Amino acid sequence: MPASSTISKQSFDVQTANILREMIVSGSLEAGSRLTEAKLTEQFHVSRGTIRAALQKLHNEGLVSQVPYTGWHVIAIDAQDAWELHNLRRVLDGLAARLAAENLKPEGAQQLEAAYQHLCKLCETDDAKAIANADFELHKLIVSLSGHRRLQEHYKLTEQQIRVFIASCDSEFSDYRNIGHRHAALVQAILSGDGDAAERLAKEHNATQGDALISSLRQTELQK
Amino acid sequence: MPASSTISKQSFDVQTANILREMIVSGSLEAGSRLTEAKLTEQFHVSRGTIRAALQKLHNEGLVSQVPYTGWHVIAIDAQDAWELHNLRRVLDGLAARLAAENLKPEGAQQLEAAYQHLCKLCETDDAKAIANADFELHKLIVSLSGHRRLQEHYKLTEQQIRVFIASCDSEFSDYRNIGHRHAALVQAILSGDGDAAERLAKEHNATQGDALISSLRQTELQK
DNA sequence: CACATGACAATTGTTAACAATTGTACGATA
DNA sequence: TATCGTACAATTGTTAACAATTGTCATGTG
Repeated sequence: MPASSTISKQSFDVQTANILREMIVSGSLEAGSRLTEAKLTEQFHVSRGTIRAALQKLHNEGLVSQVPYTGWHVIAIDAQDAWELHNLRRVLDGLAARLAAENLKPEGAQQLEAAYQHLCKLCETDDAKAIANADFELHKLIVSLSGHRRLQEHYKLTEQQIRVFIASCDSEFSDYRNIGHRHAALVQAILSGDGDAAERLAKEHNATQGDALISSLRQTELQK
Repeated sequence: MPASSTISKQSFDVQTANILREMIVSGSLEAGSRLTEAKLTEQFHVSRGTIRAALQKLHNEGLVSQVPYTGWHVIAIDAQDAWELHNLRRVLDGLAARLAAENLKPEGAQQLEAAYQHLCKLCETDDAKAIANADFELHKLIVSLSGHRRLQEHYKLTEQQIRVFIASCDSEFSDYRNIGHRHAALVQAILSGDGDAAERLAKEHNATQGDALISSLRQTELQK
């Protein structure tokens, strides 16, 4: 199932990993659920070796855990994990914003403007899912504009786990009408090439929202 | 070849990956050199499947690259890579220092003090390698004191590639006598629990040294 | 000589069978 | 009854053989 824009055929283990990854981050494979190689072999019609390679990949990405001679499990995010992901994303976002501002090119500015306008337009609707997606895409674009390949990799790993968390919590955004506007200052800083401001704004950006979510998580965990 | 402190036996693929990883980051396996599964099979006396699993692991860690149906190569770090690693380490170090300062416990303070003293003592000798190692260890300790498992993972990946870079460049530290003192303010900030200062100092810490190294790299690359 | 063609060697991609380990259920025993 | 041991089922760990792909080199052709 190669991307339509490319001719190159990907090996089965990569294809399988891609499908499994999407199932995990979208929540259609529940967090904490068990995966056995035999079942996956039937499901995907490839051999155990190939399935194993795919699971190894996802294991290295932090999406599944492995217990020797017993099985594989989709990760489950607890309060500590959420805290870690939140803090990690903050600094990665900050670096991305700084570099994007410092290395901005005309084409990048156009893309950024377009993504921002798109998000703002969606915020006038009630489609929470679409808004969340556009939010993710805007941040991914900033990371991409940083011109930092490894940052993109690290960011991807972090975002994947955050998506697992969101899917497992089914947490709703409280005020999706304002999401667009809350990005205004950050986008402006990048467009004006102010790296310092961009980094600071990116780090502040989701701080309050994230902190509140995590502390509420801690509460619910204590009740168990 | 499990760690001496633990009873659990690790599977062959993990053991093989550990050995190969050490060979790569130590430079005994040259950057850019080719690895074939057949050769490694002979060398380690395990099957190709196991070797493959190990190589996959290292591939996901960014230490080897893979070209379909042709082979595996140890990564080679160029100026762009060095720039990326330098920037990435800066923010990871910054976050680690902040969290370490904010969550410092008495035991952690002791360890930190000890590691710092150790580094300072070594700086009075001429053993550049030992000094560099103690430097690495001090930073790793700070990351560990952050209590952030994922940060530890991301930092490890970054540090590994930096070690490959250092091994391939064989770059000497210019003034290893001052390395100890350059850590003084950072260590002090963490010990006093000042997260803001700790983050700022950590980010400034290696900035000048890193920037100079990278720009000199860019020069040498242009000459080719 | 430049260039297409085809065979072949080298290498990775994939599979199925076998080995090792773990957890569990069941029965023996104090 | 509680506990220990043991056989067994389920599952992953490991291996070797086979399939597919790539690069190369010799050969023929305009």
